[in-house]
Amino acid sequence: MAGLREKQKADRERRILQAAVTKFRADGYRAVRIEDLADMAEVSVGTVYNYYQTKGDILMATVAMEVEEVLDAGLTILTDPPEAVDDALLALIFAYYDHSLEYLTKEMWRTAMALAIEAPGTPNGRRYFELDQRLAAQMSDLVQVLQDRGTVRRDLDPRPLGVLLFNNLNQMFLEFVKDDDMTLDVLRRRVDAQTRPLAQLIVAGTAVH
Amino acid sequence: MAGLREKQKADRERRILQAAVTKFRADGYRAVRIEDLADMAEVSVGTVYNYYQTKGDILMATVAMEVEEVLDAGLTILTDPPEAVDDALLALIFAYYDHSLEYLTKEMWRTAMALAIEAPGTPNGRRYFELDQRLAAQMSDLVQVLQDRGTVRRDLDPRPLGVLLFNNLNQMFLEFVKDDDMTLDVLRRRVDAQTRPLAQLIVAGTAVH
DNA sequence: CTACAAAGATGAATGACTTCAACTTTTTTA
DNA sequence: TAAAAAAGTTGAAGTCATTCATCTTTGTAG
Repeated sequence: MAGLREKQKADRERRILQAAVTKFRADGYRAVRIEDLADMAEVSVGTVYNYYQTKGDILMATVAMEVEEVLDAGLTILTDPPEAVDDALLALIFAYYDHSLEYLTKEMWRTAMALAIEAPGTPNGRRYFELDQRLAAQMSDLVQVLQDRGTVRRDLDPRPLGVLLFNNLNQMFLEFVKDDDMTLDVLRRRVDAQTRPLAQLIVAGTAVH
Repeated sequence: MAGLREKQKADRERRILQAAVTKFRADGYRAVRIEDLADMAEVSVGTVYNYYQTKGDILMATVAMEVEEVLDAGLTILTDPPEAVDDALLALIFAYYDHSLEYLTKEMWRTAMALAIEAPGTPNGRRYFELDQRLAAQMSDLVQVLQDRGTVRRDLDPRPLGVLLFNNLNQMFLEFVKDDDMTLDVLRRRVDAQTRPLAQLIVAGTAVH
């Protein structure tokens, strides 16, 4: 199985992705030509296309790496979330935000989002959508955990509530990546201001009026 | 002022836009080449670029036309909205949806949205964002009208509420254009189901629990 | 070890958007 | 009205993503 050919293939793919992460970050997605990646990865242009179907495909592979990191970070929060409901929700949201710029720049995020909207039926569009869904599901899981603890009202369905929270944090993230001047700190503060009031509405044993 | 040159310029621009609306609808934005538009408008490729900076620019001009129609339709609702709060909100939302496919196809909407996200700092991105804001403002205006009438609770700020409603209808519209198989009717039903419960929460003189 | 088959790498060719230096048409000036 | 200036048009050339026929490398059978 692990013959020479297999090893070489794995190595080439790794080199191409490595080149992409480096060059996209350094020069911007748009400015980087496939030939630049090929040069850095020491393969030909044609070979890049043997491993990735399109330029957007290479970007999406990077997005997938990033989102895996984000999901991992989220899992850590899920295992032992803060006591207070608002703190717990914000802990997860901030974990997402804090791990969102590991491999990707704002420009890369914008391009990936644009790609997913423009061609939702392609493998890439579907892949992005699927990553979104996993994040929304993790948010729902957190709500479930809090409900099991008894800190979130029993009469709420964790799934749509998680989706609502995710839609909001995602929309706010979109505003963030659309504005090159907005800092992570401003993003955090805004979402904080939005989320705490909502959290008050869903805590158990409190009258809502 | 209205010399020969001016007339010719206006006429060329009109012909190019007309060609774009026709061809984009018939063959799809992606499939249409600038040369096709140039041929139909009886100008050269270079001339197309004297009137529009990029291919996306031509699309955005079409989007602007469409949104003007949508805003007009909305204004009609604003002058005499239905009595019930939920009916009034839905009347405006449906007016938007019903006028959204006059000039644009789903593919064209997707492309325009992708463009606006990918390049938010360009004239086109800003233009799209601005159109969005005008729609959100109109939704806020409707809430204001209803509040003035006394059917919406006094203690709510119409502006963020309008933005929330717009964000939701916009998000739902995004889902609609992402799915080529979804009909306008399904979109309407979904938004109806989302909006009526929310409307109940904001009507005046009703206890919320 | 040799020859054949399979897998994969290669880069020149293709196609589409965009640019720009040269050419036309319109307007202004005398 | 004729020349000069200004404005605008033109399409060939440039750039870059993507494809594909050909060549090279690796694996396998005798």
